Amino acid sequence: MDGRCIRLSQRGGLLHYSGSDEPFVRHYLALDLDLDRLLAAIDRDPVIEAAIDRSRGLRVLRQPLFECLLSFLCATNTNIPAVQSRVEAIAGVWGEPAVGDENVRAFPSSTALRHATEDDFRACRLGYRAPYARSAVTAICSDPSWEGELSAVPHDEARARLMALPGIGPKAADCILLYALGHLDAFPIDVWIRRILARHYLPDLDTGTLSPSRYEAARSFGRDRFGAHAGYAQVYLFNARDLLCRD
DNA sequence: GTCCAGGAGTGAT
DNA sequence: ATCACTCATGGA
Repeated sequence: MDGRCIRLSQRGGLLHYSGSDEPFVRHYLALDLDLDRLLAAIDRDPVIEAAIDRSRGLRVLRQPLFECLLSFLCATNTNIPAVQSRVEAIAGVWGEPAVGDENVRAFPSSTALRHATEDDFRACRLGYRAPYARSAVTAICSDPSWEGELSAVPHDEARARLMALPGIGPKAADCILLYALGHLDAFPIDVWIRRILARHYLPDLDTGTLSPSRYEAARSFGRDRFGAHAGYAQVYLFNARDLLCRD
């Protein structure tokens, strides 16, 4: 993170870290948030309660914007190990060796990717997403104030700007709002959340393709039910997907 | 070989 | 506005 390799471990109630300073670790892990209070606020029914019991202590990281954006651009219609492999491939080619461990490479800035070609991204196994990555990088590089404005603008405006990028649809935009822009009321609908909502809250969601309007309905259900920190509810539900989706 | 994975773009109705 | 189809890739 931040060009540095940071190591974290937890023993008992103590968090140990090296490679960074305490303010940074506190910020990245969002340790300033009163998690108990937040979880009490989203704990509104037995389903979310079971999810909270499963993962109490889980926090939403404050991820760097560009890294988060490219990661979710790599995450469409695929699985998490494949996303990780793509992100690491990108870092391996264009990232600087991390301070603290030269064997690890930091995720590159948009500027560092300025000359990466479509074929370069294909070589990182992005497949059909390669042209999207290429033109998203171009769009961001061509507007130096893009990142700053995105962080300053309100939720809906930021969402619209994200979705204007090729390869970023409603789901990826909602993930970026939640993980990088601090909009904790964002509620991304992926295949697993859809399944969980269908099973426990919205039976209608079960069948058919998830059209834009059905996506919107699912998203606003989540935000209405769980409130200002619905994104945390989403993360806890996702993390309990094995528990909540089995027959 | 088939199916699925933290979806999104395109083109025809 | 709402389908139907397609898009690489890897693991089960």
